[in-house]
Amino acid sequence: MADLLQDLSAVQRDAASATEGPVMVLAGAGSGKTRVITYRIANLIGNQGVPAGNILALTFTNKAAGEMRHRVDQLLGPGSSGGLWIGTFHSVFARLLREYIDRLGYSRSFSIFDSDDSKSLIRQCMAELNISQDSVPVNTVQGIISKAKNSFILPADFHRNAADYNQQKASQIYELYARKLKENNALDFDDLLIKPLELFGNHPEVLEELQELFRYILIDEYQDTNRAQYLVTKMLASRHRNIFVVGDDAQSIYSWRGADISNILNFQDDYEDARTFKLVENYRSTGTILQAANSVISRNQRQIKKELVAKGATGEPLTLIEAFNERQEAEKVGDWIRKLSLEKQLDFRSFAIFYRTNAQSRVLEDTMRQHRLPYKIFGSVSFYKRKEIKDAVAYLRFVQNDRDSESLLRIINFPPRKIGDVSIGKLRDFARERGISLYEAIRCAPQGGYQQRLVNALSSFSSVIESLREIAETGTVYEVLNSLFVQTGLLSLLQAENTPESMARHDNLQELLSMARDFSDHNPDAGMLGDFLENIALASDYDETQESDNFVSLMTVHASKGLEFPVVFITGLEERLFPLNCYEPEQMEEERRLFYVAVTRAREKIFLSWAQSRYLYGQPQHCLRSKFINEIDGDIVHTESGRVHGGGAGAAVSVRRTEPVRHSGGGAPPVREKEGMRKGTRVHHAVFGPGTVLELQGRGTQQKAKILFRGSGEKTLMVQYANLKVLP
DNA sequence: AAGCCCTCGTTTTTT
DNA sequence: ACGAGGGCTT
Repeated sequence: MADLLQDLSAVQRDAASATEGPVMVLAGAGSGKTRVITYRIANLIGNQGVPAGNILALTFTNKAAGEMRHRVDQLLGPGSSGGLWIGTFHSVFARLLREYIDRLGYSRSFSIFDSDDSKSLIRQCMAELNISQDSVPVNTVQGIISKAKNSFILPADFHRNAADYNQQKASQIYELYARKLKENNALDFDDLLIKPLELFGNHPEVLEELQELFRYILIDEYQDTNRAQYLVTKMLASRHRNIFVVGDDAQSIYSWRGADISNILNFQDDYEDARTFKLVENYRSTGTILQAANSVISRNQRQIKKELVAKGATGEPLTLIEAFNERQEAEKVGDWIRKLSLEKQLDFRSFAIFYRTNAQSRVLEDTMRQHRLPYKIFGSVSFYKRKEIKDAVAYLRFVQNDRDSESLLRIINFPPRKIGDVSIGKLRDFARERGISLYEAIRCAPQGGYQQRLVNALSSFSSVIESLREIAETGTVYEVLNSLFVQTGLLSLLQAENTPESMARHDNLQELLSMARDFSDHNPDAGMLGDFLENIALASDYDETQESDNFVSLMTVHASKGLEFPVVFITGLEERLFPLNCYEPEQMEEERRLFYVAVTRAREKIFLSWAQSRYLYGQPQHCLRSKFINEIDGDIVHTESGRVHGGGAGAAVSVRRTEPVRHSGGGAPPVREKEGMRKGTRVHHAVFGPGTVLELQGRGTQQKAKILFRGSGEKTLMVQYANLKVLP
């Protein structure tokens, strides 16, 4: 046990053994981050005798949590990780809330609403408030509310600070939405983070209890924490102050979801006695790949400077693929994969194809199929988001929590019971008049004065629910689900339909059933329905790895974070696609971090590809090559035929460099400034609307404009990308 | 109550 | 191009 830390490099060992006090580890890509975390946990338990139950380790994905638990078990022996509090933020706090949430006026059987459920509830709120979806799209409202929650702004605070008309509307919706969630005895994803904060604020005794429990706190991917996560961990750590955060500011790619990069950038200010360790030795990629990565990321302003140091060989140069259109791009990618798999005896699992937007996956997928290359697309429609699965799960959710009206509305007429919108409307009115829940209204239907046909339909529905509830009290999840399928005839209905689609649905439901059986086998106690549902609610498509299968992986760059592949294709490297439309300098830096993430996934070899023309929303668009290609030193980028890309006359005509890599050398940067724009000019922006230029900085492609917009306040935009119209 | 067509809006999405 | 949602028809 004492030599546990001998497997680590000196810096890794120092970081892993710094157990007391606040510690930040800046872990560059491929520098052994997970190793440091797991060895630190093993060290705490194995060498220092800390009970596993006093350690809290928070991650962003179930997969990461599972891997860490597994590796701790490998280090200390099977079962050692048993008492550890290790999991995603959401699952750990869901578990804690089950314990304490009655103090906030919810019951422990609360439902967890996914984003579809929450969207539909928001729609309902907007309808009730007579706010048309034409004036504000639901997605926008959902985004505003989620952002507010992530920043721990409660409805009352939001209302107080609502400046303009849209904000006023959003504040009304937010308020009603929060109330309705509570009526449903439901929490959305964001609530799982902010309800603990409310709990700690109103019930300090709970906070104290948990502060005492969690003597050691570890947080993975700290650069991706949002304000709520920052606050909740800070509160928990404030007693013992053993907070250990690991992250890489250069890989922060979720700011659009509320992740706040300043949490990691300011850690030193929060904890002045914090020790910092930088892990920059990279064990994953070739020297050439790291040279590319370093060169790209060095162009960002807002970052903690660090350069990855190669521990491996120099490796091959990057290869630039240039195509006429996206079809040809995909074909060239397919050709390369075929060629390399034959010549170098590489498995298909060695290859990954990355893209910026999901829309790009279609053509790639078609081509893979035509070339008969085995492939898997990650992050398509998640298993749990499929209609038939959501329907079946809605039954379970409703059996668990009969205030969950989202689930009720899903299943009341599924399978069809001839209960339509009109009948549901009547029931709603009935429920509202008497101040009872919708389900109570259904159970009182015989006294409601409805048509006999409706009364019969409703009572047959409620008898299914009641019988399932009875089974759930003493039986297993499997038994409940099985009885559901028998009573509703779901499986046989789908089988009878006998179309490819219906059979696929049938198989999916079978799969759910075997998952339930699996769960019941591992959790023999009755009354585990809540846990099963929680697993489902917080599971995602990215959790399963299936490393045994041999296929090419296709995924968005976001989905690739944390993974690695010998050969990586980064496709669609075009201006306005990757980088995607950027209006503010901050956004450009995030796009660059995203590109950095893509580059650092590769172990041996990178292909960069772009197409001169691409369909967007059904229209062909002319494309310009991404600036990111030029941000890599020209001498390590070769053309497909092997020539040095960016060399002078020798290079193929079509691959001539169009912009100098460094702004100091070469010709003048192409002018992208807007004609006739100066201080005071009135401009129009597609998103922010009309505004006035307050200030201009920089020149050419680097020019930035500070603009005061009527609706959205002050913004600093890059003129090149902002697509501003100068108003007369 | 169910089926059909039109319109709208389409970045990324660990949970 | 394409799917989801909403309103209209049967």
